[in-house]
Parts: sequence; C-alpha cells; structure tokens
Amino acid sequence: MPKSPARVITDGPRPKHAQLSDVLADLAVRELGPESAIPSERELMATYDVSRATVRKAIESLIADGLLNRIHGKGTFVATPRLESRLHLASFSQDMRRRGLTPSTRLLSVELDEPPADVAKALDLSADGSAWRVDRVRLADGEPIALENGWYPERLLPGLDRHDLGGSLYDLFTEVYDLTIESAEQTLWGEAADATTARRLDAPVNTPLLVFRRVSYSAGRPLEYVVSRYRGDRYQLHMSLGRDGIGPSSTTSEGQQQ
Amino acid sequence: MPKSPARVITDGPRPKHAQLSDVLADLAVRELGPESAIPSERELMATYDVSRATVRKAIESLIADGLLNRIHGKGTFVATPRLESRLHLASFSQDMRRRGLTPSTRLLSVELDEPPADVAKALDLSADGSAWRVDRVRLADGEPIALENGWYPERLLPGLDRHDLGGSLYDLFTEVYDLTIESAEQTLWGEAADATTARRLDAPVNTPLLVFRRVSYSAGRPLEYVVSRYRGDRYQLHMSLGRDGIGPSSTTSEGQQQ
DNA sequence: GCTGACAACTGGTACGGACCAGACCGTACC
DNA sequence: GGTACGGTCTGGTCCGTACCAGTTGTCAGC
Repeated sequence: MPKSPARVITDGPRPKHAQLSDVLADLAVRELGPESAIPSERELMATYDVSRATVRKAIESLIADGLLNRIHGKGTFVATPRLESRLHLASFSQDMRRRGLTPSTRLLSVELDEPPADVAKALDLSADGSAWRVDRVRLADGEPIALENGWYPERLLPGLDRHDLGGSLYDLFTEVYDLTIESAEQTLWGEAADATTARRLDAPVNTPLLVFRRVSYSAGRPLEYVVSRYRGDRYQLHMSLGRDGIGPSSTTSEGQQQ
Repeated sequence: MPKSPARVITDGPRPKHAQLSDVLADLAVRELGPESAIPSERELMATYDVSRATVRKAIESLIADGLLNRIHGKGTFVATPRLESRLHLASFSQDMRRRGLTPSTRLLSVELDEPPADVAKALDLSADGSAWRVDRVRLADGEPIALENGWYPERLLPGLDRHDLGGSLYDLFTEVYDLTIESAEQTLWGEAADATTARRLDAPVNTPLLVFRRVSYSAGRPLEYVVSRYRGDRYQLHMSLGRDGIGPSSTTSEGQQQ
C-alpha cells in the first residue's frame, strides 16, 4: 500500500467534487481517525488545485453521509460513526402482557353499509362498492381501553359477519380469507371524548383520547380502514427509536403496533 | 389570505438562502401542489435578486428535506409526500419543514437544578448530580405546537446555557459536544391540558394533548430526559407499519392484532 | 495575574461569470 | 412520414473574489 500519494483531481466525466469526496473519505477513514481534523478548506483548494466551492461541495456530501462534521471557526472533523435510526413499535398484545393484563373484545355491531366518500377512496372502492362496518370495544382485564370503528371491503371479505369477530381480525383474515396484512399507513392525533364515545369507553366526557386512523394493505390492496380511539389515561404506547446499523440497511422489520 | 406577495429577501442575521427556502417551501406547499414545477433557477434569481448559488443552496436544503426534487434538463418539482415512516429521531425543525411549516422556538428557561428522583434515575445521575432544565415552546408558522420540558446532565454538557437553544438541541449536542443521539426509549399517552400548559400553548384548558416521554442515549449513556406535550388538535403523527424493504425479510411479529 | 485588543486562523455567505449536459420542440431535409 | 439538426429551455459544474462570523492564541497594558 503506497499510502495515498495525494491522488490528483482531473477533468473528466466524473465531477471534481465527487473525486475529492472519494479522496477525503479515504483520507478520513484510513489515515485519520474519528475526532481528528481534516485539512482546512483553503489548504485543500491549494493541494488539489480546485476552487473553494468545489472543496465545500465535496465536504458537504461527506457531511450528508455522516462521515464529517464542521465547526465554525475551528475546522472540519472526522465524525464518530453515526447510526441511523429506525422505529420499533411494540404490539398491543405484548404491551398488555407486559403490564400483566388480559385483552378481550366487545362486539358492538357488524353490518353492510355504504362507506363515506373518504373511506371509499382510501379503500379504493368503486361508486357502488359496499363495505362491512365493524364497531368494537377493546378491553384489558375487563376495562374498556379502546373503541374501534372499522370498514372492510365486502368484495374481498364475503360473509364476514358469519365469523367470530371477538378476536383478532387479522388472524381471521389470514386463516379464512388467506389475506395477510403486510403494511399499513397510520396517523395519530389527540382528541377529547364526545358523549357517545365516552359512554362506550365508560369514561367521563372530554377524557383525552389517542386516535389512530389506519389503512392496512394486503397484497398491495387496501383491506382495512379503521379509526381507533384509545383512552389516553389508560393506554400508553411504548416505542424504541433505535439504531439499526450503518448503511443502507439491515432491515430488522418489526411488527405492527397496537 | 393575501396570497403570498413575493416576500422579499433581505440582508440580515438570517441567511438569504434560508429565507428563500422558507419562501419556496411555502410556495410549493400552499400554491403549487405535488408534481408541479417551481420557477427555474434563473427565474428565481431575477425575482428575488439573489445569485444563482444562493438559489441553488436554498433548493438543495429543500431537496434534503424531501420537499422538492430536481430533474436535469426539465426543472425542479414539488415532491409527492413520502410514504416512509416519519416517526424517527428527526428534529422538530425537519419534521415541520416537511409539512410545509416554518419552525421556531420560544425559550422559556434554562437553569441548573436538582432533578426529581425519577429523572435522576433515568439519567443515571448520582445523588449530587445536577442537570440542566430546559423549557421550550416549539412553534410552527408562529403557532405554538408543543411544550418541551427537558433535563440534560450537566456533567456531559458543561456550559449548555451559553449556547443558542433556539434550534435543534440534537444538532447542538453533535456539533458542540460531539455527542450524537443514537437511540431513545419513548412512551406516548394522552392528557388534558392543565391551566399552565394551556396558557403556554395558547390553547383552551382541557385541550387534548399528545404526551411523549423520551429518554435518549448517546454512546450508551442517557443524555436527555424530555417530556413533550403536543397539541392533539394541531399535531398529527404519521407512520408506516409493516415490512420495510427487502432483506431477510418480514419478521412480522405475531401477536399483533389490532 | 488578569484583562482586553488584536491578529491569524477556521468555516459561512454571497456575488457574477463561464461553460457543460440533458430535455424539448420546431424546422429543414431526405 | 420520418429523421436529423439546431435553438433554447432546464439543471450541473467550476472558477475567482469578497467579506462576515466564530475561535484561539499572543501580547501590551493595567
């Protein structure tokens, strides 16, 4: 290894700033270490005979990559390896078990109905597509925790009302219809309980709620539109926002949530 | 709504490219929509009387935030909102920017204090360990969104109060103290705003709040204990659940259920 | 011994000019 | 009709210059 004889930056198809980035990345990793400073911008422009704009662009891309960081007035330094973050959400059941609670369900109603426009759109239903409307209360140790109002396309789930809806719908979908939920988009916000919701959750009016609106997909098609209202005082969501490893991935896919 | 009368870029403490970024973000989100093109770089330099370098820098930051994307020879376009998870260790600022809002911060207080027992325990502080207590209101487009009450070990962050706490603390930790947040444990629940919180958030008492309690770690040591109260009516959290990408794949944890 | 002014670094912002390269469209040519 | 060629949009690269703004060490002055 001849070290690195200040490789030359040349004109050509590859932009100078990209070449400089490579040189600097190599320098940072091989010869310098974390914490140490790289040459100043003005030094670099002299060494490699490029303009400062080019030097800065090269450095900026390395900063974006997390390899360097700059401090105004002091210099540019090799970063300590940065770790990307990834979200892990514990499942509702796990969450409940961890608290030593037993989950159960109270079925309020199941009926075929015409969904509102926004639901129909989210479920990708044509104008005349009807859907199952399923309302349930979820409990833990007999205490109401959440109210779920869900919509499910009839076309994909014929005869849904003839099955037991007292447990996990996802399990039912998988076992009976061979449809597995593979992904979901979820939005979460806060809300105060209105009279109806409060009554069903056996809580005072205006109890703070955590509201989830979720659209779940199976084989790329929307299979579920559900709004869940959780008692904010009884339900807590726990999550680890964690490192996952460097680089473009190491995809520890984790399960759903709730 | 006075539309947006081509706000002027002025000299001042705030860099021109940052001002232009705000203007463009606003333009992209409010007046244009996804897919549509923003004015060309040369047009922008004429309209706002800045150099092309400044225009490009403004655009680049918005591209980094995922709000725009460029196509060589065609133009620069408003990106379609990403479907990726937005629940990550992102800064409040980035989060807001991505939603087309302008983030700002109102610093309420910074002081050295003895943390309560539970905080001291979470931060792994010895009996006499003091910590910085930082209270801030975070705003988007000037509207209060969240109240943050944070605790930070003094030992790891000497002289914290001498720095600008108006922006991202995570950036500050990285740049000044070379401490990068690598992971966090977070718990979320719902709460009704009490009088003090309501006043600071400029909201009615009993407004539903989303409350996050987060303990963040750097190099395995706890660096932050923060409780953030978000206005549930103004702040929504969006997340993607399910398999992410390729990889050994889809360890879809069972026990989920919804 | 301490303090403050200053000089000499560092990166940060901004200008204006020049030319290259991809995309698109109309027009002249086969 | 189809094709090839420019002109003219777009963004991409690169230069040189200037000045501002933090950081730190030096040195005179108290």
